[in-house]
Amino acid sequence: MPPMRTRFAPSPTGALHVGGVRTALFCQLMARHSEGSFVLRIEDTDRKRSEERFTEGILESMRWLALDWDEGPHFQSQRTPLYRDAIEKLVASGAAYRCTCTAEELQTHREAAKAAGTRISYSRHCRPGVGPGPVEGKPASLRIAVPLEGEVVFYDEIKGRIGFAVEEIEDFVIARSDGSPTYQLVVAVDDADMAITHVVRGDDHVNNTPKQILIYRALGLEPPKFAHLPMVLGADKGRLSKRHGAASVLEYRELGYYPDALVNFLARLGWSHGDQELFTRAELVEKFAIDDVNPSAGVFNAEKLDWVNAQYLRARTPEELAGDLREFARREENRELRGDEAWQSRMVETLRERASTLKGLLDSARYYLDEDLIFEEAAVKKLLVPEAAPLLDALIARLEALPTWDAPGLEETFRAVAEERDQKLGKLAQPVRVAVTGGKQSPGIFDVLEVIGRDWSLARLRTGVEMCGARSDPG
RNA sequence: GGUCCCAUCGUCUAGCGGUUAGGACGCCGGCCUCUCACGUCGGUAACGCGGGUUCGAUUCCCGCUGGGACCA
Repeated sequence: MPPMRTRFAPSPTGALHVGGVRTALFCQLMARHSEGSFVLRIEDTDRKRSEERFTEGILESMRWLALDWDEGPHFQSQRTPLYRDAIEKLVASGAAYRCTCTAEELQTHREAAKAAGTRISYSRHCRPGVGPGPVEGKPASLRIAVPLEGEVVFYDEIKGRIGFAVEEIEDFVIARSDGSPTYQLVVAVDDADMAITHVVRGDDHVNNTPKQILIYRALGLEPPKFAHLPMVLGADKGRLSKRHGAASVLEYRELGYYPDALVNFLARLGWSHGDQELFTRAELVEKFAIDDVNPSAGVFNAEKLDWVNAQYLRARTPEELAGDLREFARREENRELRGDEAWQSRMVETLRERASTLKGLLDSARYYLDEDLIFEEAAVKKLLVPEAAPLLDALIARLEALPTWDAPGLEETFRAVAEERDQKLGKLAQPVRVAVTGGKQSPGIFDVLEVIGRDWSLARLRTGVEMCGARSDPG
């Protein structure tokens, strides 16, 4: 068996979205699994809608996700001679014929066909031996002479047998009257030229497949195998759009998702391997098989993506995670984190269990990184009450005398103060938490205090005491 | 409207004629506990409908219904 060759062929008319990423991923996995090649081709034939910035965005997205390609990117806009040759060949062999029907004439034919109940919308007016033929001297488009009877059948790697009665396929255009090739022609010629063995693409191309097979045949070539991936749907089972989250996968980078996590999540959307949920890249390559892909469309479940990302995030060591966070803060928020790497690692260690993305992690680190606190009103109202003041005062006195500032020592002090005052630990810990973090939830308070450090901690506790008093005296 | 595709918990899925229909996310509850989270234990929840085929259908076949894609 010759080595497998797959391709991903996006058109640069927009950003790469999650559906496209999944297609690219499956193409890459198939190729890698069989030690074949993964080709990247940019379908920029639509000059009006194609923009270079989209091409750059697509390449950037693929690099970010490590969807590395082995060949390309090839640009269709640079391959016109190839298409011209193919067109000439098709005309010479009689597989394609000139059509001089005008738009108005075509419209008339369509209406007539509709009235007659015929399914084909083009009358084959210009087809030799069928209609009156083309008008000489007029600009002509080129159409494929589709066989008049039979069926075009292919065996989809995911969906199985798919057949189209030839009556359903009109004599489609392969070159416009200005000589420019159409999508169907270009795709088939490129796939053939690049020796693609497996065309893996979205479901929305199923209807194009018989036409492309016809072109292959007309060119005397053996068609490749096809695999049509089901669509990725939004939460409302409609087409994925901005309302469902990101239009561009790069937005997931901005939100602090790991590329491997997004890839893992997308791999599991439509594909599975037993009960396994988490896969390394190597496992994906090893275990991926196109016939394990589910034929039905799948809904993009953002909550599950969060969970997957959280798994990846927690698998990082504190040191690695601190590095990830530094890089993220620099890239997305253009800022440097406070403190040295050891301190940052310690900080991140306290936060990692409750974050699912780097952005979430960074946002939750405010009370470590910024000197000014943002207080949650409800928390202040509930916990920084007059009764808490004496407890806090007692704690502050003890803490000031503490020789070393670390979590075990802090815990000992807290317990001692609570016991002295005959209070549960929570009665002390909760007001402290609000005073030093501004809110009711945080990592363990001793760790928080240790990371915040003596100076900021004591200052915040003193402010906290004042806040208790201020509330007791509304005047 | 035509053609094509699809159909198991809310979601992602396992299942490939005989299962108490399994796992994961989410959700709910217990435990842990200074709060939240993590962890852990438990719970909730599905074979769209109707015909066949078969001793037996979630599973195979045919309709229907419902989604979706493409073309018009």
